[in-house]
Amino acid sequence: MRIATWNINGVKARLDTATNWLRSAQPDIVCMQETKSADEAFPTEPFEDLGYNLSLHGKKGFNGVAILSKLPLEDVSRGLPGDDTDDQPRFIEAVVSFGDAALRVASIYLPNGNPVGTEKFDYKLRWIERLVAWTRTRLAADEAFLIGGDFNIIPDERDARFPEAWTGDALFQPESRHAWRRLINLGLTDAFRTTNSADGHYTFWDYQAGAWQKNNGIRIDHFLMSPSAADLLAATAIDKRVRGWDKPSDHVPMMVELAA
DNA sequence: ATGGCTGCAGGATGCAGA
Repeated sequence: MRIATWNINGVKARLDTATNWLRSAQPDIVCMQETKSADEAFPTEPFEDLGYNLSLHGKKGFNGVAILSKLPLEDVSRGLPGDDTDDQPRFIEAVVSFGDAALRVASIYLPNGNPVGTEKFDYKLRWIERLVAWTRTRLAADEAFLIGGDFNIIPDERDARFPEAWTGDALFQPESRHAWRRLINLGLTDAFRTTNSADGHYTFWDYQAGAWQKNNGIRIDHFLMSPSAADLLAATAIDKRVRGWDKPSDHVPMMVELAA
């Protein structure tokens, strides 16, 4: 079972790129972020034509998450619990059955948080606290799950080409990195780091200032896996080809391969 | 550079992103 996470930066602007990539990589499940589309305006047909079921949680203009799956999506739930006043669509979860097991899949778009010292950074930290609470609940239920998404967190120096350039940024703040470690210390596994401990592996390159050409990238798109999901992990991959295609997103897909 | 692109809403530019 191949599961991908990809911030596509606008589903309508990315239709050709996205369908080309799906045909090429053949993931079974895709956690998608920054769809920037109301659910009723989401172009579902091109994805359904490729064999995917879709569960959507979006809004006109900003944010928006989705799960695409060749297997049926059950128990779909939208929104991260813990704040009824939060109307930003950044979280959707569903359960898929495979073999004789069930796997819960969450697609998240964690708040960016810039600039530091503003309400936006506070919102990021509060959102992470809600994700910690959700994770505790799911771990207590002792089920296999994974969280795929744009975490907007650079975990450590290996994950940026120029770490010093990010010291004042919400993505690399001590509070952001500490929150990441809290998730890890609850018992979650950073899928990529179980298979590769080297620096120089990135999932995002800014559109500006020739970041892609200079390989000025950061690793901010991740899969965190519960213990029983991590037991199934066979391989990971970052498909950086896609950043060099026409009309690319500024993020590329990250994938995990699970032994079914 | 002083955020140098890009997508979106809307129908001009301003906002958001990271």
